[in-house]
Amino acid sequence: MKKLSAIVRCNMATPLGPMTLAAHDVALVWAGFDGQKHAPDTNAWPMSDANPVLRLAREQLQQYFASKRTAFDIPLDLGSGTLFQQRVWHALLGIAPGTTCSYGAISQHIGNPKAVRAVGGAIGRNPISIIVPCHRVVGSNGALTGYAGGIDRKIALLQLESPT
Amino acid sequence: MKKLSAIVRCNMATPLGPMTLAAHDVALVWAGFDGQKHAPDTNAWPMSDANPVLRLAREQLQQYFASKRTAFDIPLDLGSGTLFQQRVWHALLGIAPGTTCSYGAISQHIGNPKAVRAVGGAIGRNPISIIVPCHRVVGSNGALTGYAGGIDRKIALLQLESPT
DNA sequence: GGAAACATGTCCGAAAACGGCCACTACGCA
DNA sequence: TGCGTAGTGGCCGTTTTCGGACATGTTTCC
Repeated sequence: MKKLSAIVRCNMATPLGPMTLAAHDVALVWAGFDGQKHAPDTNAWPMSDANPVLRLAREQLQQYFASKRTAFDIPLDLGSGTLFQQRVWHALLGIAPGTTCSYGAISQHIGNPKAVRAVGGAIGRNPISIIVPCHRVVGSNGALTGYAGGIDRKIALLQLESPT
Repeated sequence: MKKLSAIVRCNMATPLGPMTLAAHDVALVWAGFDGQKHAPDTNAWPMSDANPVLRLAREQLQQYFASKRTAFDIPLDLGSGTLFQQRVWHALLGIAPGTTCSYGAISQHIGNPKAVRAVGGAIGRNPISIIVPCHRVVGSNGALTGYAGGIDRKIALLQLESPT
């Protein structure tokens, strides 16, 4: 019987405010801005600076914010969501940096063309901000409809990625 | 063969209405508001001002209503109930003043977790009001579900005990 | 004796409400 | 016409809410 590995967390300062990352021994399970919507009780996880996944994630995120990196290479654990949510989150990983995509396009991509609002709900509960690029999804008319960490951060992230 | 000692009673005025106390020569057997539910025929007991247990109980109750006392030190006779009821009543004595407790918690405490309604029935037949603090038991959602002497008295008692 | 009633709490299913939407329509205005 | 804007209704998964059924020890009422 395999023993369940414990989840640990660490904090991280970013130009957009403090974030919290969390991981178990093989993959990242949470990355979010402190105080954002739909966040789990991060305080329930003990702090640790020894976790290799956390170190990797923090390093790559720092490079990202310094515009020295656009793609990430970190093991992710998206198993916490429902089947539908997991399909949506995986679809997000396919959106290239510097580009955007509409909610409707996602719903078609996962083979559920009419589930547009449901896609919105799933994206809002994305557990791994930035790395799973939920900020790259906008309304079909181009409107930035919402972001769990606040629209301001969504704008900033898109601008950071914009090729100009 | 030991002769059974007779039970005597006395009356007592309180801010919440008149009460009747009853005792034999070594312990209190009844304390209740006049006219409350499940009360025995108190008139069957002769009045007496000479019983030392009654004097003690009346004194401590007066101090309680004057907020000069929270715990009682009076010999109690809870032998009139069934075994189940006695277990419940004894459990009530463990609830600290100023705190509350759910019916479910009591049922677990006495090792009969599913007998929740039965606990309710037993508490309703508590023979020694206030001193056996049946008023400190509330629903698991915090609702004040009932009180043999009327909900109003339950509220008043809890407020009297509230630490603020 | 048997059935019903209680100072409850837990569980499960059904139903309703709620979104980080989108397409369609109906206008008002040049 | 041609274009922008606001209102509307339907779509779908998830979450919340609500209502019943059940378990349990005693007493009470037929």
